[in-house]
Amino acid sequence: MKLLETRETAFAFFKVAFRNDSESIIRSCCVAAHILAAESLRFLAQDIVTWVISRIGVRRSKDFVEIMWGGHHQYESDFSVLDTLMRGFLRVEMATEAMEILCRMREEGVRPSLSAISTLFNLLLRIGDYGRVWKLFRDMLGKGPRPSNYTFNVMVLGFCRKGYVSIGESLFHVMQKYMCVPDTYVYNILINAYCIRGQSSDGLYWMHLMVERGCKPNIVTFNTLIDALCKEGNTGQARKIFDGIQDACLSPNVVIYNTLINGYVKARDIGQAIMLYEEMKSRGIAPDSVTFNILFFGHYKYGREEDGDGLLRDLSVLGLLPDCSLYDITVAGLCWAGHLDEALEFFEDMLEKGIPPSVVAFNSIIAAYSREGLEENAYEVYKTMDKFGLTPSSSTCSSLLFGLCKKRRLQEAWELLCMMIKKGFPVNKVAFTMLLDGYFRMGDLVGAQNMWNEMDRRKMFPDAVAFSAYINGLSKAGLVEDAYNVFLEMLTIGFVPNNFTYNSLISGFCSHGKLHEALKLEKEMRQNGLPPDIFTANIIINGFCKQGRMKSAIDAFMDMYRTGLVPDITTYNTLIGGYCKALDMVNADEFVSKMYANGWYPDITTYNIQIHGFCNIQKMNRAVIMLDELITAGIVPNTVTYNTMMNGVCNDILDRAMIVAAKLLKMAFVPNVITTNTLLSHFCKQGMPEKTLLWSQKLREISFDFDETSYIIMNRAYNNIKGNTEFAKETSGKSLFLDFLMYITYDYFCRNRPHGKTSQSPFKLIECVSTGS
DNA sequence: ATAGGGTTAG
Repeated sequence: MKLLETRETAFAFFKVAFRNDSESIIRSCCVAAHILAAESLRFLAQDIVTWVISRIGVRRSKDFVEIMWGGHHQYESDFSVLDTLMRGFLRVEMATEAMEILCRMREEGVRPSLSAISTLFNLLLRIGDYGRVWKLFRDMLGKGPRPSNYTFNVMVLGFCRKGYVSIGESLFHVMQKYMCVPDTYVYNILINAYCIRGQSSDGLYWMHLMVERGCKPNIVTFNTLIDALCKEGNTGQARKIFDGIQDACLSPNVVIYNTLINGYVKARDIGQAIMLYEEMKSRGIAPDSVTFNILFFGHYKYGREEDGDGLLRDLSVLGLLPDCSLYDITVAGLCWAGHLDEALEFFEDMLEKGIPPSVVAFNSIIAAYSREGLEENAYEVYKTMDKFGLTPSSSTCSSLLFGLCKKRRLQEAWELLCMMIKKGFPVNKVAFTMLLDGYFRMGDLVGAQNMWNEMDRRKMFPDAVAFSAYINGLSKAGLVEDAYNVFLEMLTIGFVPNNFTYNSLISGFCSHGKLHEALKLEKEMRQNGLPPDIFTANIIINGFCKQGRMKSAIDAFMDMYRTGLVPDITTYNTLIGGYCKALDMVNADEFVSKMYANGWYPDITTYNIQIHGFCNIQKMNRAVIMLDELITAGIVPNTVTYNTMMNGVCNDILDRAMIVAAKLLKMAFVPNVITTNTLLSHFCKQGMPEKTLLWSQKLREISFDFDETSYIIMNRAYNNIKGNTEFAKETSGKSLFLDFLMYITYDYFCRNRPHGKTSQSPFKLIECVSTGS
């Protein structure tokens, strides 16, 4: 009865707090907290204290502390209320204030609780305030309370998360001096720390150590190691560990199966993946949505046509997701298998029959459109979700994000990401890495750097993929030195760089003429037991070709056979391009024959390279022959073909130019910013800079998307006009011809303009959908 | 403390 009364009183105070001015809020809450704490309702007291702290500024928090402290004496409440106060500050990440309370408690002889101190450690480690971490640790050893097993675990985890495994390991040794026996949890933390930086051998060593010391590994331990081995491409060893699970008297669960199935999928061994999947079912372990995603991803990317239908039927029958129908799974399956058309047909059929679709079906279609680079279609589908009363889910947004990044619509992608965060959707490294890469592709270094900083600010520590994306971006932007420094930083943290990382750096050095550095890195790669792959070889060959060092390029090409690499279409195209650049069309031709001899057929890129070569040596007739040849071979010319030919045509004599241009317009006319740049610069080159500016103006009027090169050309035209007044020439046939080409191009852009900038940004749509429902 | 999506060559 008394409990009830005081509780009522506490809530009465709390209610007053909501209505009155801020001064009494603080006082009322203080009283409420003390009463609740005294009545052993500490969790309620905690909520109230946290509520106050999150609403008052840093300055006023001092007043609150004083009031709480005074109340502590007045109500003679349990000391735990001060603990509560400390936790309140920790919850809102005010480490300084929490630390002050701790000191004051010590001064007044109040014993702080171990769990509150552990929470403080957690926060200090997360914000990287190591100075205070060590001070606090020393205080504990000197003044108590003595650190417990849990305290050490929190510290080991904190340091490992930050990438300081060696400190985690030292703490592991220290804890044993303080009579703490390491448990499975702390071993798993260390094993995981080694594994996420690619050091699975150390992880294995630690597992053996734990067994020797009488600590039993659990299913998580096994999974961590299996995953790490798979990620290193060692599925054989992963399978052995998997088979050892029974010996440890454990039984595999769905997570472990998913991990190993994923390993096989990534190793492109779909057969093994499906076998394991069958084994899992026969053991009575139900596959879940993750299994479904892994298998369909694998099939979509590496699988064979004939496996798809069986898998699809199988998964449909299982009815994997409880909240989605067989129809939804069919749509999702068709999408994953790359049969978007069939999926859409099936979907429309469903709607006609009045079967209500779920978010799953929508998500699959949106994801499929985004993968195809048809983000406009993705939006269309997305918008119709609203009509069915469906709210976009976290994966709907991720798919849209993927499409936007591919389409270089970074501003909208960023807004969407912010909206996702605001809505409380889970946003992880993957999304941030996509945007980081997207900004780099746009050439927006500031945007990319912001992304990198933002990741840091959100305590999302970059993994190997994020590091590689960052290093690649910096390399591409020509900041090779910076990229190299990031690479060193990555090494310091303890990450083992992979092929992606090395190849990005090597590419950076190659494209800036630093072949020596590139080759040094390749050697280093080999020494670290990382065999250079086809990408590495192609990058280096390209580096030599760029410098015109064809002899060295061929040496590198021959080296491939020695290291067991098989040249691919890119290798041949690179070398053919190298000869073309060196104006050596004879050797280029010879290499095409070599390519045929090795069983490769030229693709559109091969033809474009050769056409470029012939245009360069002013042999337009040969270029035209190549164009005819590719058509005969059943290859479709693309914008690169068009632009290359057009550039050649503009340099050619007028009669032939007109004939070729007519032919081009009929077959491959899809202009882009390169087309306009080509034409604008030809006006300039042929003494008509005023036409460059005139057409630029017309293009600007239709909000044409110029690039950096466009502005360089316009600037040159402007300077030509300023420096040279004798530009006025009579209207020549060539001038009319260029005008004609430009008009056709301009007209194309007028007709294919994006519908008046009205395409709604996805984040606005999300707002509509979520407020509407 | 454990599984899916994100990064490389012409």
